[in-house]
Amino acid sequence: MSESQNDFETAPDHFSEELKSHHGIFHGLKFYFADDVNKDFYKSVVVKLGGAVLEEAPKDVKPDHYIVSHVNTFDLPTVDPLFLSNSAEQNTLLNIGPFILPPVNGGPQYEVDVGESDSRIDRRITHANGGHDDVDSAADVRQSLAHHDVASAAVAAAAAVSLTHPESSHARQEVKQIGRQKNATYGGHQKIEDPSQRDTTLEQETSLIQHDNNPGNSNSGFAAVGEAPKAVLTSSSNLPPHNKSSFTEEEDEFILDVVRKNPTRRTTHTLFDEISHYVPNHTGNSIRHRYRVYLSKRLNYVYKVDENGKLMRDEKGEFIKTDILPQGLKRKFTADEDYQLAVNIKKQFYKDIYQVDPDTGESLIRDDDEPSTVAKRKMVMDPTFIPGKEPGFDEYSVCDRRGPLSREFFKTYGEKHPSHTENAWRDRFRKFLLNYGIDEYISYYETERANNRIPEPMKNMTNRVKRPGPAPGNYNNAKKVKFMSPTAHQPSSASANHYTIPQDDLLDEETLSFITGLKRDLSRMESQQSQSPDVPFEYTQELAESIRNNFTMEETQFDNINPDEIPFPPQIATTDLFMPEFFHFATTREFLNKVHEIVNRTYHTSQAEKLVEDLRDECGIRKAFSTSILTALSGDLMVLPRYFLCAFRYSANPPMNVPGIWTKEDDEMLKNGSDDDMKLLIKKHGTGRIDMRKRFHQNDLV
DNA sequence: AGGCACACCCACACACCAT
DNA sequence: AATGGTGTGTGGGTGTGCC
Repeated sequence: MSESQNDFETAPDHFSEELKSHHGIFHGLKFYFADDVNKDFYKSVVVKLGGAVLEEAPKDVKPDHYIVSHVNTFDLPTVDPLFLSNSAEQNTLLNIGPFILPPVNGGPQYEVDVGESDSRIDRRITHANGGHDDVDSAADVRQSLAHHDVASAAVAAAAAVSLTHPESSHARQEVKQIGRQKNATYGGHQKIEDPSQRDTTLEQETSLIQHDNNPGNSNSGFAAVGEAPKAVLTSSSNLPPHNKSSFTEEEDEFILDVVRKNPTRRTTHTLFDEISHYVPNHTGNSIRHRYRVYLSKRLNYVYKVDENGKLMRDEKGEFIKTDILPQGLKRKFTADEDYQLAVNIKKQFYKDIYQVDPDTGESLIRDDDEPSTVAKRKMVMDPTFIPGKEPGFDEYSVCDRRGPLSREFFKTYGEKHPSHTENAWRDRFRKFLLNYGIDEYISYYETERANNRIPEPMKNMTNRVKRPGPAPGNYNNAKKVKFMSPTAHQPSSASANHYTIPQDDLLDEETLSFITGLKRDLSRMESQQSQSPDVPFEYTQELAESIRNNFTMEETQFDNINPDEIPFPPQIATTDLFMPEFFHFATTREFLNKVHEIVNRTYHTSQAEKLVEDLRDECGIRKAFSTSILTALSGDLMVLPRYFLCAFRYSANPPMNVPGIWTKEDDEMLKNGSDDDMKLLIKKHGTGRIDMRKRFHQNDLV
């Protein structure tokens, strides 16, 4: 690693200073221009506005060094040229975040899964009795002011890009407010504490953040490890993988940065397993241990997330630092919760059997009850019971009474007590309360309270057979994902994991900006050549037909691949390319039928975004993926099914040697290739498609 | 000889499904 | 429809052995 800490520490401040002193807006930034952009134009823009041009592609991540391209093929910080043109237009350095492109080869995405259930809806829990348990389970997450000044060096590299303004008083104000609020209403969160600083004042907290020059904004806007760090960390260590290798400062900071951006997953194993894909020479097990034992002490802050675990931004679009840790993905049951559950279930049984409200003693039977209510009642009530003769709730014993407990009960209970999900409440009842005994636990709890002791939650009631295979929570990452591999990655072991499948399209911001850019470029093309209808997405039937018809190669072979011979899900269908919905298809054919249906709909030029959304919502194709495919197809929608057929069939993304599907190499040949190269291209794609592609190149759409 | 890297453990929260 | 069966990864660790 060639960067010194100084580079990182001074970069943002120095940058904003320069801004103020009327230097060009790009002062201090260096750009390398990939072949897919109009180099001359953008170079002059950058130079005019104070930036520098890199003649050689950067080898690894450096602060303020960017590749300018439409596609991130280098796995280094890559910015869409729109960032330059838009900034130049407004003569303001725009927030670079939304313009940073994700790597085309993808990588695991790091946003917390929202989950199919509302498993993490706001879980404010009102500890009526101030639960004795887990109060300070964050005790090991202590903050050390002494370490604080180090806390940003390599993070800048990990975060890859930062054009934020750490001196932003807004950001500070925000943090200050949060601190106040949380101090007032403490619940469901853990505060990061320094044992030596337990009485940290607000002023101190604020200044802590103030001095932190770790950029608040980062590579991509999704709670991500991001792409850039790959490069940082690849080059940071050259030890053979079979040796134990020590953690470098970069690796440590990278891990911390990822944890800060995924605070709800800080105790999981999968987060560290995923990190291990980016950190050579270390396994998920070891990274997790490293974090738990050494790094958690200098976490200092995390980025604020919403109730779904998604990173929040302030009004400037920057991540919000906070020293309040959000809760994790699962919550322990407290004694109070167990007791309340027991009492409420007992009440339900009482209501059922006597049809009397245990609190008021009023009858639940009404004259105008619906027939269904009457029928339901007959199922649960004691037929021999004489109204008025029922025992008081206190004397009532559940004994061996067991249900039926309507599904409704746990549904409403879960809604009323969102500290756990409906499923979790039901499971707690089944596995713990029933085994312990409802009356028994109530009695235990009340006795403890009466004697001024603190009751404990139920435990050790599960006796399920040990499952075969390795114990859960072992992330011995023996076969590590090949680093920087240009080929499609293997489905990760985590793909079956419920929590790690990102539920939402995490690349929204980047993709959106890409598509917006695409749209803008398209409309520009339209206005320039309004007579010519052959812009992408208005790749008219006629043109597309003629291209396909005058084709020299036997093209039908690619469309005639039998989808029934491709097992579903296909090998290369990984969760970073596809949403969970994709995996709900039963067969490859079913998926392709849907794709066919969508591409045969009519989309107007302005509806590129709609198309991409439809592909996501109905086929489960991630926006970033379909956008990159459409680019590879020069917008010829009709080739989309072929893309999937070939990609799935040959386990290659993009599939090679398929007419109509442009690879990086093809584009390179088209631009700089020899005559022989052109012949190859003509053979592969045909002249019509080549003309189309050239137009794409001219318009910087590739 | 002990500190660090890495493996491994397991109760259980939360989930989904078949019947 | 209520219930039992059971998959899965979290959360909080401990065990092991290399350097």
